[in-house]
Amino acid sequence: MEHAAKHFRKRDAILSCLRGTTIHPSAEMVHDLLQESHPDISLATVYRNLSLFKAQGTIQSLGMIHGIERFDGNTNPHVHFVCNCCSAIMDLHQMDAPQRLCNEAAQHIGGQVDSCQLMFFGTCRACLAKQESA
Amino acid sequence: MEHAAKHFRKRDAILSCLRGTTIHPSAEMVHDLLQESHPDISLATVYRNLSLFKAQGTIQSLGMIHGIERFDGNTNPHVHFVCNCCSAIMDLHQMDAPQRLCNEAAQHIGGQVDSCQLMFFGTCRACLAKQESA
DNA sequence: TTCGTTGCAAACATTTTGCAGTTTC
DNA sequence: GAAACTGCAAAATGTTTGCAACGAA
Repeated sequence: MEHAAKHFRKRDAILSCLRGTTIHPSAEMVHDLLQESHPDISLATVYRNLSLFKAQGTIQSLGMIHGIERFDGNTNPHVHFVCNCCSAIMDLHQMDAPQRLCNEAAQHIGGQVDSCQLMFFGTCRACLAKQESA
Repeated sequence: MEHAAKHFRKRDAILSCLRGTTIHPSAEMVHDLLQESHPDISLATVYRNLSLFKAQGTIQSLGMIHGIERFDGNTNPHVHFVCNCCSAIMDLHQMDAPQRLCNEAAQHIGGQVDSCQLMFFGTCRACLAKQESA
């Protein structure tokens, strides 16, 4: 078995990648991030495994941001900030996730509320700096 | 000029359509909704005008929901509910839009926050009923 | 040998764009 | 007549899928 450990499945690599980053990557970003350790991984494999993890609830999708689906290996509810300029996504752990409002929403809708998402949009510090120096 | 009013531009029709509905339509839904009054309108025109309105701030985009961009003719900040089953989007006017938290978010991020979006996800009443009867 | 996983390429769905014709003023 | 708008078809983009090959047990 000693060389079984050497043959990491690509699936595991994809999950580790997601858990080890806070950039909230897209499928293509995961593919790029894995190029060094798994240069032969295919984009289809990344897509397939991301769908799988999402269906399992192992990871969460942040939805399509600027036309591209982004993922988060951290499934704890938390708030996000999206830079409209560079499409960076950052965590706002300091802010309260309004999960507790789900019941209130369910009453208004008369349906079942499973989750909620609070997202701020704007321009990140790096992009602001770039704009000023331009 | 009395017959100027008769020659609505398709652009105007698209905007009226958005303002006169609460279904938060996609480009294709707008196209469908306009079929009766403007059977010759092309999907490209709908896309082009929706982009324009969005850039002008005349309408707002709710982002891509289940892979399709949805729009709202109501630019007042308000909360939305998305049915994961039928992709319906409903307003939750009764709930407080957390617009006032933008400043707090900006402090944490160190950038500029322009807008925020609070969205609940779940199953709407109609889909729940369908599921029960199935 | 069997079943799940993968790479490749083709298929798909949504959106954008080039261009030529039309409308508006 | 100039400028803006539109329809059509093609292109571009991101994602999914069919299939044959591969790998682990």
